[in-house]
Amino acid sequence: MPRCAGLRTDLTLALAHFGVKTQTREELCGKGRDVVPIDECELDRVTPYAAEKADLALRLRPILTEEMERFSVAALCRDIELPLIDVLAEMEWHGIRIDLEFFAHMGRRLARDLHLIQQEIWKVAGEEFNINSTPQLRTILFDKLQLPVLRKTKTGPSTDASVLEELAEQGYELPRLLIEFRQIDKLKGTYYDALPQLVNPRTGRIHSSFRQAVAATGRLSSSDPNLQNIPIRTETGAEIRKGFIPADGFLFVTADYSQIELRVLAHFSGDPAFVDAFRSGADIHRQTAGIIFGVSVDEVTPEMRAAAKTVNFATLYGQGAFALSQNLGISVAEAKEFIENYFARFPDVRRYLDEQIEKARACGYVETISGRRRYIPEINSRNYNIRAFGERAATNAPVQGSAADIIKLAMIAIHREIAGTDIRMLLQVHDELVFEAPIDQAEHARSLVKRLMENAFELRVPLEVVTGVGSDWFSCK
DNA sequence: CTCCTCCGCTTG
DNA sequence: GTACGAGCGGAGGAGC
Repeated sequence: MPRCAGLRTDLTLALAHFGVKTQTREELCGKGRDVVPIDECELDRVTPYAAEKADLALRLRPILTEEMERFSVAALCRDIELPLIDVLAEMEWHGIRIDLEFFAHMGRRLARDLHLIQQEIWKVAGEEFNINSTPQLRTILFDKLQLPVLRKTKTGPSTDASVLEELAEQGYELPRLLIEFRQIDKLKGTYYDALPQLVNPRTGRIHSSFRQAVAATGRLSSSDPNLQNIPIRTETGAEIRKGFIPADGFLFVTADYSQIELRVLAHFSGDPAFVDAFRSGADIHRQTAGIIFGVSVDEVTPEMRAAAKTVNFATLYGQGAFALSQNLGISVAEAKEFIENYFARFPDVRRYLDEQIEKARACGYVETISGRRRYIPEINSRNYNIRAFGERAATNAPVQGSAADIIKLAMIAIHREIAGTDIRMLLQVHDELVFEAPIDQAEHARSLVKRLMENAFELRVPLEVVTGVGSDWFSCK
């Protein structure tokens, strides 16, 4: 299926269309293990700005529109995708600053930790080997040490974190060390080592590429580097956010949509229990727990809330009883009962999801709130697995895609409002925006962004945005 | 040396 | 067989 490529990719293609030769970063600097600093001329050539920007964008529009109309409606192009070109171009142009000293310091610290864990792993294994090599690790774990094989991949026994976790619970020593090694190695290799080398020498900042239509649902994607998957879930991982810092004299301002996908689901389904829960303004997972367990909100235990949260997300993704049972650590039969009970309490949600599957079968596609289409040819496959995938895509895409539409509209509105000020939009992370603003304007920026995001689209339920201000990304809470 | 696939891991 | 959407790095093999 044809795709509208990302901003830089689009520009490169379009410039080629006009006979202008562009060079990618790889072409400019050479490919390979050595990382490639972003050369200033690359930025000059690939990002439209200054005098050339208006002219170039004008000439690009017909080409982009033609591509975009293949999978969406004209109004969507006009109201969202075309205006967003300029927003993304500016985000790419601004980039984001990192604290090189912090990165270097952490890199050294992790290298030391890694060395110690490696020694320990080798000692327990009884020999030296490449821990990063899955084949070598399989030999050690399952041949030499005879640990039980819990799950297989296409090419052999699985050694992923869930398997190692389970082996660790059975009392084996090595899996715990491997989990720790992998976590630290990932942090060092993918983040602490890689990011500093992508700092542009002229701007001193990292300029990611944001693409509009790589994702089938209409979400943005970020690459070179991907700044949408910076660690946050673990304590040691989240620390890296201390290394993302605003320009001198500026503060970061962050703004997150709270449970936007569940709100979209509530809107589409119109399920009264769901809609009322959001309108009451209380904790949605807690409310859900009260409804599915049949207790009052005060009686909801933390365990009940956690289970409800898992089931809420399971619903968004079309998760089945098997996976839910794995997730909650219960039997498949119990998980099945859980799901049935959930839909018995939220019948309109079930009805809405079924309608999407029916629509995909009948029309070949489903739509977001703004009319963006996702075509789902898999829906009529005779192969059960392919068809089931199509059904999950049909139920998930309108929800995920509508959330993407809403934040894109917010970005356009905010971009318009902050034009000519010193407030800069730097990142989008699906339901979050990151800005930097002069210290004395940070509070103003925070309230402005919150207002525009919450009013970007009117749903049956309110949109809620949680904001933060800080002198680094970690502290924006 | 380059490109590709697989595995595993990070995020919303 | 078994949860949606992404991107990246290392290992190892295919092919030039």
